[in-house]
Amino acid sequence: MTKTASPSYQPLYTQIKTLLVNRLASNEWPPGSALPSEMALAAAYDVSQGTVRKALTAMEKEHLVERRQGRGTFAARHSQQRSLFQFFHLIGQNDERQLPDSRVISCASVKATATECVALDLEQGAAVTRIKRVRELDGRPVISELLSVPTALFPGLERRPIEQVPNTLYEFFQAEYGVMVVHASERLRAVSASAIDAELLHVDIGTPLLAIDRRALNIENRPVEWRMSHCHTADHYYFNELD
Amino acid sequence: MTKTASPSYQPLYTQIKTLLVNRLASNEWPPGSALPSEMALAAAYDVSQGTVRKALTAMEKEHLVERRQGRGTFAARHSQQRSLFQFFHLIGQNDERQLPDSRVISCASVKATATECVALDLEQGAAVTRIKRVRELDGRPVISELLSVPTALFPGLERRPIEQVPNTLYEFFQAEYGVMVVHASERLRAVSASAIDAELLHVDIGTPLLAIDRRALNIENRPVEWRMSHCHTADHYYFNELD
DNA sequence: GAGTGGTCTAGACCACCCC
DNA sequence: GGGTGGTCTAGACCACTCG
Repeated sequence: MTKTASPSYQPLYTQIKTLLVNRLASNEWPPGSALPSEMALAAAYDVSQGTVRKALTAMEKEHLVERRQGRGTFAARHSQQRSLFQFFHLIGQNDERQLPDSRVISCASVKATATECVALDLEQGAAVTRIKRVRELDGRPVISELLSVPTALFPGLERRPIEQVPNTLYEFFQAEYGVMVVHASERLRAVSASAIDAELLHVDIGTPLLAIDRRALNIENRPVEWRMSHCHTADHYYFNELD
Repeated sequence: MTKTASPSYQPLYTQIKTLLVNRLASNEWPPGSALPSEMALAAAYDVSQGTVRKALTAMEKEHLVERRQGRGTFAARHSQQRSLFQFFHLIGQNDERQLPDSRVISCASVKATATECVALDLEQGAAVTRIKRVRELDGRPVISELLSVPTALFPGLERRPIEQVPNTLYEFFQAEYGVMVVHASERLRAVSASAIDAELLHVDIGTPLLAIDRRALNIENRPVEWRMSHCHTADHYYFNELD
């Protein structure tokens, strides 16, 4: 590891971080497995332990690795906890976080619409697998959800019986297809319930619903999922911290 | 600065951070003024520069101070930029961030409702100053907003001509009243436009609107503002990053 | 050139986990 | 007891700002 000259200067620890992220992206350390210790990495890259530490600390903040004192550093893995805290922002009136149950209505591979091609960065005419489901909290339907993923990334998903498509999808994507969602951005709007929404959510047509348009990205910042959720916010709200 | 024994152990840098936050909260360093250099603080607390640095870095992430290489460390200040990026999440279809203009409709001190007392942590019967305004983007009304602050914290605010109540309120609160908003949490729902919303936003009664319920806190984590914004999301959306 | 924060290093010790 | 990450220190050098 040599230091770069001053033009386009990048600190050593960001260079180390880039190298480690690339190795993670190449699946050298599968989710849940241990990375080499700080000392070993420092020796391998011929930098000090502190420099490796700074790279790993930055990666931990991005949920790429998990570090535990006395145990080691591990490639991040999806879990219910993570789904709940990082990716699920709908909270009940009692201020308690709770993962919804899911009932899948359909799952099929179809030709992507223009909108899906843009959202998922696909060639025109590519195939997407589309899942429609309803999610329930406290036994009541609260979210009507339509999501699309590139069929090429999830081969055979469309042939699974819908009872076998599980609730926490990102865990499933990682475990079954090696696709790791690490980041997402959402756009929220208020819309009127359509006839379909109304039936699924047991509300009147025209009821205001919170529409969440989410694009999920993998470690290489490539879109791997696009979903639209319509949420009934009579008894729940979307929570966001500004800091 | 002595190290604490093992029960209820707190790292040195968090202890230093707490001390510095307390000094900031006491207004020892007014917004925009320079803190002592890292070396000076390290000498004063009898710790190493690295420990002070870790405390200051943590404070920077919380927007309590700003650090600039070659200049120094400065107590954080509100600005349009900060309002735009930290506190304003409504984005236009063109994906451009833009601060709305404001038109204040009313500003008066009244007895707090029960809801306001809870939101602002006030005694029953306390006074709040209530501001009603409409915010415009691209010349079109998009947000109908009702906000409340404890009158005790903002004396005389209710007697200002409404033309003198500026657009970016958090800058104003800091500059004129020494009240610094550092953090906020929001709850979002979809609601129907009331007759009042409909008139202010030039939409039909019943149009779905995005309702944002925000509590803003100061450095001591005490609530200093509560606001409810009703947003017309036909041409704009609320943006959120999940990471 | 003097002073500031930012990076990098090397070494010590602490807290934690597991054998 | 041995290994891991977490904290703390001390000193060197780099990048930036300003007089």
